[in-house]
Amino acid sequence: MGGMTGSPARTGANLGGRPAATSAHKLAEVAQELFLDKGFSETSVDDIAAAAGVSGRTFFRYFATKADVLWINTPIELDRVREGLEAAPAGERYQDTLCLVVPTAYVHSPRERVWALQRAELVIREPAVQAPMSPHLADFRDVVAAFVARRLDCDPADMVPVAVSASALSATMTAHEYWVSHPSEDLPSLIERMLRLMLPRLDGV
Amino acid sequence: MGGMTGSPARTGANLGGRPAATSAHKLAEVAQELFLDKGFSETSVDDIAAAAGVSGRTFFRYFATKADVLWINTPIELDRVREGLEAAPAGERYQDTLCLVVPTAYVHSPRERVWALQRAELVIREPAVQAPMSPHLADFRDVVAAFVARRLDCDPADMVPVAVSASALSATMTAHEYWVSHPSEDLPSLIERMLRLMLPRLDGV
DNA sequence: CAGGTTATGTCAGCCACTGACAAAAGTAAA
DNA sequence: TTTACTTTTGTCAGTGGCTGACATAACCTG
Repeated sequence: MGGMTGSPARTGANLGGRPAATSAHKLAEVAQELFLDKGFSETSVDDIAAAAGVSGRTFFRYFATKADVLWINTPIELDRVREGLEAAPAGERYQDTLCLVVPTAYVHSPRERVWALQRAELVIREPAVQAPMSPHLADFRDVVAAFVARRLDCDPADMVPVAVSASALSATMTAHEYWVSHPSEDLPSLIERMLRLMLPRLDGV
Repeated sequence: MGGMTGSPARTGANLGGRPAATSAHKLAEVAQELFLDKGFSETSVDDIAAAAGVSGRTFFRYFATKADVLWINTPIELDRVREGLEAAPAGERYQDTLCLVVPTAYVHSPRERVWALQRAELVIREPAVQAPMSPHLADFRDVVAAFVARRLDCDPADMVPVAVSASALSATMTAHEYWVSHPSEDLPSLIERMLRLMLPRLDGV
């Protein structure tokens, strides 16, 4: 499962208690600015917290690690992928469905693009960014594996769904990496091309 | 491009200087024992250094990070893969070559098996282990991409070699992950099956 | 024995991250 | 308004990974 993203969780109705001085999104926004300005490793957690007007300890009540601030939106994006896969016509070839649905999660507005590009570079370069990413990658694979297992009427833990979901993930990440060295290209179409190349053809299996 | 693995590098002939009190392999061996005994995160770098009879600072003269001690042998194994790919008959289908050569890098003697299994679990669970792994993964992909580019007479940075090398890596890692939850299976054959499933068929591309 | 070389130990320090606890700032009931 | 309860925040001390600076130990050559 993903991070913790918002530990001080106001559970439903407001029944007293000190109001939160910040929020996960506020911290993520501030961090994003600092990262774009000074760089990831040059920005300390205390810098982020200070810029958000809270103490350093509070940051870790909202995010488990410094890098988790990069993935605050991914659960929502993944939900869109999941819904897209569930809504796809059952007759469609599974590869076509994936090639159609997965890239839609990575369409960015021009202003988002700058941030997405820097984040992709960080994923490649910074070990501290790669480490806490794996739960999100696992979530992605789980969604794809569940979709494939449904189509093939088998267990998601079988080799085929596992292989397909790993391929889909690898294609997506490889497309991102390719995008970093070719920033003028369109990321969603890069992802689609990588998926077409890398998704297993299940005819003879 | 891997780690540093042996910073105090005696460059050729011995022309004086204090003799090394330890070695990268000695540290790796001691660390391996401690990891198997107490666990990775429960073992501090100072523990390893103390068990090897050196100071904690010295450890970091041999390894850039605590986890790098796990990958001390991978450059050699990768060399074997590279040589195997170079020696393969040119007429063979590229997928057959990869399915034949890659798994050979992961045949373990019974005693190595225990260690390899624990290391595979660490790769899945411990973020601190995943982080410094990426240079090694990049090396692996470079070797495969170079091989494919040679076969297809194109640039290793083109989409096809990039996609194939990413698939080969993903298949290898997925096989390891599958192995962890099915330890009785044979790792090399798992890798081969995953490669057969995941390697792109380049007929129509 | 002197001079050059290489590795090591010590020390101070940064930063990510954590547990414990007290204090702040709200709300609801008395 | 006072009291009690709730939730978040700040402070503080501490661990552990990791680094730079510097002195010193140990070896070789002359």
